[in-house]
Amino acid sequence: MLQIYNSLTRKKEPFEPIDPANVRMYVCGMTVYDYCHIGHARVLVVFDMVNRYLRHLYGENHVTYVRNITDIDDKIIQRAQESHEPFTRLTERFIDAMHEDAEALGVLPPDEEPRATLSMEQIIEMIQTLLDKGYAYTAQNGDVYYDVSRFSSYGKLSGKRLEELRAGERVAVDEAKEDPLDFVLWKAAKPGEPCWESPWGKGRPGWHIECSAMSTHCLGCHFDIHGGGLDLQFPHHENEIAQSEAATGCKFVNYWMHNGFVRVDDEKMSKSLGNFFTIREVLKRYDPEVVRYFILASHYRSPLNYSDRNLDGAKAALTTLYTALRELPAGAEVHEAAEEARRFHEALSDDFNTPEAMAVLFELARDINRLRSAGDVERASGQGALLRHLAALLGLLQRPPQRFLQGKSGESGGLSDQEIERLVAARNQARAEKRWVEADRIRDELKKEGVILEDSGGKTSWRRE
RNA sequence: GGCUGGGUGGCAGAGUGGUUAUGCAGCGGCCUGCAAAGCCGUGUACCUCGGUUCGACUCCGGGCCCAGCCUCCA
Repeated sequence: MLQIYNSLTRKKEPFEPIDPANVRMYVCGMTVYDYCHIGHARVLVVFDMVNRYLRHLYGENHVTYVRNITDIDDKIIQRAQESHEPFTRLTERFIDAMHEDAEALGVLPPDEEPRATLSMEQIIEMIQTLLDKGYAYTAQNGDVYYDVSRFSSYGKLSGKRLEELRAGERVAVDEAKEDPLDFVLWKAAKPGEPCWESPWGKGRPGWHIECSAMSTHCLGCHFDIHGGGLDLQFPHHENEIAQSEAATGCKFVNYWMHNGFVRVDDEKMSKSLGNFFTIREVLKRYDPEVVRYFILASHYRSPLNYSDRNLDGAKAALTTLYTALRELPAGAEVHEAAEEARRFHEALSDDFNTPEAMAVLFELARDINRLRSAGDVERASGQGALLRHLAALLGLLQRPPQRFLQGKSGESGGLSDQEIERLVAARNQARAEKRWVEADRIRDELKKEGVILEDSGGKTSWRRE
């Protein structure tokens, strides 16, 4: 039985889908005004893993995964003005970049990827409903605000009480608001800003309303899982609950999931702090699968500390796994009932405990190596098939081992595969003639070029460092 | 100030009321022409002070420290 830590109740709960034939999950995606950083990579990868596991449990066609794109907001407008281009050109560029990054990280596309600018009808409709029901008001300046005092359970998700929030208020209060905690649903357009027609004049949606409108439109007023980064818990998700439940009159989400932050030097990585690494920057130095491994090697709710040292560790670990899979005959049958499979699923079922699941993968790798040494290639292959089968749920170990171990040909301007093969052949000739000095000279030469040789079982294999 | 979450071996990172996480690095051994890879073995690890208990790193309470949210942020 899958257990999920629910941010709303602050405890692990058994996961019971509303409709097992259609498990529904919505995740807050990117605001596309810049390249994605490693924090975004974490959301993409973590919920991709959740998506994969739900599909494993409920069936490929019985899960609907929606991840939105926020393609209109203040920062987008500001950036577009700075670069003197239409905001849509800016957002298209970064949406393409995001899709490239996601694909590189092995993130499966969501079933639906709604965009704010393409959901105006639903957004305006929801705001109108909130006005009609008395949960919102129009201000003098043409903005429409949500009246927080009308929603009695406001603060439930983030564990805050209205009085505390008011006491802690430390932001210049927009004078148009009746209460500092009220938040904007519709922003009246200033001259020159992108805008849409609405019953309240030209303007654009506030940040929170789009997710309420898009999620309920795609998944219905009540769905199973809503996810996102921990920083969205308040106020974004709190406001989503207030908007959605007030508008639809039904419970919004059963399970709230929040992934922890990525840190650099023990400080949160964020755009506002400027201490972020973009995915594409990191991918210039590390294989995407190494980045994915690094992300899943920590539990999704824990902090994840970004450093070269940790990425190097991830690379070494992944190398160990792929090395175990090297040269195993393919096509062996997977024994789903194996003890390792049971423990692997037990780990993932416990609030997606990927580190513990990964420990099982290493035990399989060791078993493969033992069996191979013992000459039992058949059983080794079986364990290899199981290893790949289980790792697939994490989106790992799906490439031919050689492709991971040997890297891309000509990468970073080193020796080509052909040149390496030629040197290996020359060395093996020398070895056959017991010219050890020459053989070792070639091996050292390759080592300098970042190529490691391994002689075993009468064969020499090589890999790039 | 209010509210969350956390402090595990050299590093990373799970977990458990009493018995090996796992990975990386280190050390010893096997294998190897020598290496590498692999295998076997190996490390006074659980912030602090009390309490509960036959027994706590694991439960409870105080303290210290760290991070996050309370403002845009995945």
